[in-house]
Amino acid sequence: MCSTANFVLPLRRTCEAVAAPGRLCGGVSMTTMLPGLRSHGAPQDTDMDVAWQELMAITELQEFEATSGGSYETAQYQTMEPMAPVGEYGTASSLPHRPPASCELSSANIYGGSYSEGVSTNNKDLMYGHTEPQHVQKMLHTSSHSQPTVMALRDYMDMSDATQEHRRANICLSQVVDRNLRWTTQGLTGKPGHTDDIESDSGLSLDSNPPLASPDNPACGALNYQSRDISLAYSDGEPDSVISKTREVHTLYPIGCQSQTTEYLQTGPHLPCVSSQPGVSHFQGHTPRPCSVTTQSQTSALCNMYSEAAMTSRQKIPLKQQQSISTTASLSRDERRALALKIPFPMEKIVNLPVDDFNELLTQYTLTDTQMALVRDIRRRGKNKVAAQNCRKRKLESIIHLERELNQLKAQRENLVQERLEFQHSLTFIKCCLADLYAEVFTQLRDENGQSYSMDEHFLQQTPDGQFYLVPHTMQ
DNA sequence: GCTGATTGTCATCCG
DNA sequence: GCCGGATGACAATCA
Repeated sequence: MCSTANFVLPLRRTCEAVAAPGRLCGGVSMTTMLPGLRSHGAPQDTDMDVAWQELMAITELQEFEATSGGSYETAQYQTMEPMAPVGEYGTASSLPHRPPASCELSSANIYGGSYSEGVSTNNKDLMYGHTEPQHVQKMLHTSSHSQPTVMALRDYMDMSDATQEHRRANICLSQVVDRNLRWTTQGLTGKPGHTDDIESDSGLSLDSNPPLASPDNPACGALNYQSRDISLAYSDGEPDSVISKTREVHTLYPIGCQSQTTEYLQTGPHLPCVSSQPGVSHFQGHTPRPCSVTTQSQTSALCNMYSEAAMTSRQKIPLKQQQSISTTASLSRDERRALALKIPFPMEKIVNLPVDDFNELLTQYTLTDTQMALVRDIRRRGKNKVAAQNCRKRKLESIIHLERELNQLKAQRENLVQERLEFQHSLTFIKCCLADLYAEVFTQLRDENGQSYSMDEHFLQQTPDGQFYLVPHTMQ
């Protein structure tokens, strides 16, 4: 098409015809096939250079326009073209009065985000009527009111985001710490104020056949409990009277005996708690199995260990809470079962030992089927309890992490939206400048008769080799 | 009494 | 096939 244009319209001219030789941007020359073409814009050579630079970039900008989806800018640009008829710019004498005001700004200004400060609204008004200045004013309004400056706004966003995120991170961190602390504390002392699940009716082991212990279950009789105490220790379906009785029993636990009970569950082989207290004489008369015989000194040591641990943990708890714990803290269901069945090793080992060590431990004692089933249930439940805690901890951390990521993405999105807005403003302004330059180019071009070319009849087209041609619209 | 949070437990899947 | 970890679901408990 360009060749056709050249043929139809021999308007090839070099850049000298429009501007100083060799001063076109990027070395791209403007050519016409019209020998008589002459330039009337010698004093504006610099401006023309800039103009051609802008023209050279217009194709890239149009690509931006095509991809930015900004129909708004497109409409602006399209409506601008008829606003610059040849009649307005056709005389060279008009040039001094109408310097491309928008193009008086350097590109640094254009892209610096502060271009609007250099725009002469009145000048624009004269040039383009009311539409463009309104747009420019609108841009100014937007950027001066809702966003003091883009950079300031971005700084503010960054700072506020950082502050909020920092605050949120602190909150999340404190939550995690608090929760972990609670886990740890509960791991030590059990849930504060949480009465033991004596009333729980879901404690039957799947593998506990026959039922572990019950006043009605003579299978446990071999363990030589007092049936009343067994009923206290086993809570499955027990009536309220029994529950209250159980609580009373726990309340009546002396420290020494309680410690011994817990010690039995946590640190060492069980020794029946010999006490004159009612309800704690579970193992009175019980003949210890040979494998679980413990000396009196060992018992004393175990009790002392528990007492120290209890004192250590209780020193950190307010007195009122200590009283609550002292009245409500009791053994877990499995602990009570282990106590009732006289499992000869602590729950800690049942749960935490590796499978090999655990099996080795089992071989060291002669356990009944019921005891074995309970031990395995305790191990399974204990491990699952820890797993559930870990699972919940991970889930919580995952939620916190996702929240943090979400906040970051929101901030990033805000930044991108702001940058896009900024870019659109810049693009609109550049298009205004280019429209000015485009029109000005036409004012500079003259045919052999000294007549200017009409923008209504011609348009500039650039070939891949950088040559510009005046092409009649009829050739489009 | 209702509700949300917490915790333990079970069932199930998977390595 | 067993074991243990992970996890959803459910129930109990508490504030």
